[in-house]
Amino acid sequence: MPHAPRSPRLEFRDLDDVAEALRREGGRFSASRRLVLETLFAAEGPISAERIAAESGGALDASSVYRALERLEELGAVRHLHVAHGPGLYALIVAGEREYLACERCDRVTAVDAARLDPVRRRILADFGYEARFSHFPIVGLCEDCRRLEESASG
Amino acid sequence: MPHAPRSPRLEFRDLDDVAEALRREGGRFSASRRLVLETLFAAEGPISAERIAAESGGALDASSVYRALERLEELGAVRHLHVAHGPGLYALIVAGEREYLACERCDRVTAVDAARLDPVRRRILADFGYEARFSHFPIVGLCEDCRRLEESASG
DNA sequence: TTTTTTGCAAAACCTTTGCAGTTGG
DNA sequence: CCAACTGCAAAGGTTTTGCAAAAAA
Repeated sequence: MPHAPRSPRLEFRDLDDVAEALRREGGRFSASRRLVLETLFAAEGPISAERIAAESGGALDASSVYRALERLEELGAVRHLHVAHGPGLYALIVAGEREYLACERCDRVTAVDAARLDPVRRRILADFGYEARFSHFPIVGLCEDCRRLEESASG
Repeated sequence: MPHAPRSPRLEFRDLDDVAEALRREGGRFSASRRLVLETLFAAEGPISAERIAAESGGALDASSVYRALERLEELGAVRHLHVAHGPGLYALIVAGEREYLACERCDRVTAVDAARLDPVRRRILADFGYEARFSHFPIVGLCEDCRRLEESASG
């Protein structure tokens, strides 16, 4: 289950912002955490813990990355989602609620503002009684490109 | 990625139906496969390989169950889906295309005819260009019961 | 008898955990 | 200095794989 941040908060703008929040809660802004955060700030989209460790050139052990990410998730600075069979993918919470769509052919992950999925959510709620959340487990299917390829290839 | 059945086919009605198809393709209707199938026919909903093995009272090794399920999936008699962090869940393909919704609080899995999700699918296609499939990775959220509990508790 | 299938053990993959040593404040 | 954090190694849960023995056709 996704970790809920301890208290609702606005997004973090930069490293210092996170550092401060970390210290305010009795945590430490260690070199490791700085590295993890820098990698996340630099990333294009959600990335795996393994990749963060690799990006550090051996400076970080995977277990430390997982622990750092866990802490940052509690802080409300990071979230993770699960795509298909691969490892979990982590991302900074940059601007408001995000939800995701993932292509099961090319592994592309598309992030969208949660509000844009409200019509979908309403339909699901009305028809099935479920309140859908696509932030931790994305909508899975074929992205536009892969769908076109499929169509032109086989039907 | 989901295994596509070798050839499009109608559903299987009973064990003999599957047995015949299995033999037609040079396979064997072994005692193990019979057991796996009986368990699936008896199951209420999608179940894990581990559970199938357990249900056999030690007659089946988990690895054999996985191999049997893989074969049955190629045949088009079985499919599997992934729910949250748990093990994969396997189900007979009984009557037409099925897609799923899963509750992330109580782990309930709701199966519905794929056609009932077409409005949702259309909306997603129109808004995001994705052709969504909920057969292998379900819609995740709060089921009706859990949503009510949530509402009466904290909101 | 021939080919497929099985059980067992081992490995792979992602993630968590225990512990002793290190570091941040 | 002391609590928080880290690396390492080991273990956890799920699934896959190699191989020799067993079973189906």
